[in-house]
Amino acid sequence: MSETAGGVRDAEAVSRFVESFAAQLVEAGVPRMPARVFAALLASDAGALTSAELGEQLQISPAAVSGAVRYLAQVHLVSREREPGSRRERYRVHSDQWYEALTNREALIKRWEGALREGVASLGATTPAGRRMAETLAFFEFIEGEVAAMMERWRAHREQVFRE
Amino acid sequence: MSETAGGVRDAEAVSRFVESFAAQLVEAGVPRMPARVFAALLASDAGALTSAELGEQLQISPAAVSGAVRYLAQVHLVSREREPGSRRERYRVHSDQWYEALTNREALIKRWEGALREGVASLGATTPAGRRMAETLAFFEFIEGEVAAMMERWRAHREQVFRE
DNA sequence: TCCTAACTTCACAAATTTCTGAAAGAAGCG
DNA sequence: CGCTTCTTTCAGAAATTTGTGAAGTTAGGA
Repeated sequence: MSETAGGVRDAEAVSRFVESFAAQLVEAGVPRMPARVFAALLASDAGALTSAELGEQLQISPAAVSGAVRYLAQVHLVSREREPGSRRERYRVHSDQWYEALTNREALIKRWEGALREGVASLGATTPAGRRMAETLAFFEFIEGEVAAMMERWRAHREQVFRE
Repeated sequence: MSETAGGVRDAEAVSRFVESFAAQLVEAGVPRMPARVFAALLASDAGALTSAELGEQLQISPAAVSGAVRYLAQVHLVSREREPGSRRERYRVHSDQWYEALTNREALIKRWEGALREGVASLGATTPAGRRMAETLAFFEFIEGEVAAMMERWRAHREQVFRE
């Protein structure tokens, strides 16, 4: 009955992984549909699926696929490619997009920093609250620099382990 | 009219900061009330407020304060202390709780890793999808170690800058 | 140029989440 | 030991979010 060996993908095993990984992402704050779509792409052999394939596998409408993909593209977790000679589109995960996405959280942090800077300015850098905000700001600034360096180290580490 | 100097806190300036910082947190996925409560604590001189103070400043019910604080305590962004000789509770931000909170995301990542490991096992480590998941897993394992080291460096850096 | 396949947008129904008032539950203090 | 003050829990109203079907848009192929 089970058919995991021999190159035949076990659809049920795939689905189990997709739903369980998606559930974890949901718990981390990712909306349900984007999470499921992302997990499905991650578990696909080609690392890419068409809209129709996603709709069928996840039992969701084309509209839902569209919305999910828009979300994922915005946070840089998938890219879209046009299949040449067809108006079919395929959505792809690059294995290096995870870290790009992480890095892209920088934009968010930058806005936090902006709000904190204004707070420090308007409450006064010498007040207790101002000092607390200044320290928080310093923390984010520090993190920002460290993350870039960390990604550099990851690339090196990966090179070594995966020999790509 | 404006009274920012001279030690008198400008309630309006505080409120402006609180709402604008909270808005950024909301955009990052934090529920509204926890975001506002956290921002209010951050902007308070003592770094701590009672339930009543929070309710008044933010114009929300005791129930809302309670819910928000439960959320924040769960993700380790605030701690609660009993005011001795009173049944009043105070909620506090430690400036070092930010990074503790960040570090606590590890628990989340651990669960991601679990799901990925199962995925690799059930799809087979030699399939293309399995290999992609294995690499993703490796990335998270790498990050996990790095973050710990990064926090160590932050503590050192902070020591140097803030001389505490 | 028109037809058609594919994706996107839109309006709405359904489900979920959020916040409130009210009641219940702790815990100091007399 | 009961009163009083503060916090939490609960049920429900209101608002928001989510996903769908259907119409609209775009672009390849004849």
